[in-house]
Amino acid sequence: MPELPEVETIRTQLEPILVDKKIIRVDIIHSQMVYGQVEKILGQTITGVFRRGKILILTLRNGYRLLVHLKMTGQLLVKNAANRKKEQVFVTGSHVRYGAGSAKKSQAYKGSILLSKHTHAIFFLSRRTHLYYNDVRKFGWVKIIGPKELVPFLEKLGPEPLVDLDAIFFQKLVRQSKRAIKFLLMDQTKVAGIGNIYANEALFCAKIHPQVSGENLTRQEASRLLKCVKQVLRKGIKYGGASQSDYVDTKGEKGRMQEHFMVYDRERKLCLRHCGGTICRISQLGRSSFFCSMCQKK
DNA sequence: CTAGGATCCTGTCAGC
DNA sequence: TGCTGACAGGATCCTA
Repeated sequence: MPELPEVETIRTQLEPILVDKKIIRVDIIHSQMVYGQVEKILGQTITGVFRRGKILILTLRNGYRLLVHLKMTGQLLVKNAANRKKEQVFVTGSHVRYGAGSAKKSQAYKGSILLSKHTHAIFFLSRRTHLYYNDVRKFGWVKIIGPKELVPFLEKLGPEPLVDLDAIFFQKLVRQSKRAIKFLLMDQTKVAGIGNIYANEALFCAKIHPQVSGENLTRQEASRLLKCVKQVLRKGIKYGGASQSDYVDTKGEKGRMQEHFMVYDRERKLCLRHCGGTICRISQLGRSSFFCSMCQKK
């Protein structure tokens, strides 16, 4: 599930590929996941690739933005067809095609392995660069946002943990809430970009039980937790993200962070701190929490 | 402010 | 082998 490190990995890869490329054509296969007026982005040059929390933002010359949220199983894949003259993308079944001539009749699929039944949109860019948006569970979305249009979710996002989150602010944030600390970490309006995997890893790192109420943390524990949050996020980025479920980078390659999990998905295994404890799994509001029975006491 | 439930969706897996 | 049902999970919306 793409969280901050996964989306950042994708952003880093996309930036040099997409910037200065022009959007020539867009095929929408499943329109339920694409919001906004596709015509507005046609012929536009991509000026930047940014990330805010778990959201990827492409800025365009005309001030429009393309927002992508991958949620659980979303993927963004890039194919450069420059060296493969014969390669063409054909979509089977109904789809809407914007730009580069009129829509042709239903065509046989012949193209790249990246195109699957879970491909919902394809962006055809200049220099034969193709950007695929795939999502098995269809939880994700692509939104085309006007220059002055507000995006509620984006406006409400909390600070970026690796950029503008300091110890004092985090202590206050945590200690004024009665909610379980695990959910404070995952609340995007409090801190942006942390999901289930990194929340579990950060709490293990800080030796804090996921069910502890925020107000019961000492200042020392809170600042230790912040350090751990930064540490596990940086570790995630270093290993190219965690391919726990469907996550792959823009080349279709898996990340390696899952090989370095300390608690996530380690139920009934021994604690890697060799404290003698075993990793437990509980359900918190329908989310799996993993923690060590010995070093994360309530 | 907070908790809890339903919702969206489909691959996977357990059970029969 | 094949069917059925439970389950996972980010964010939103609704109720209490």
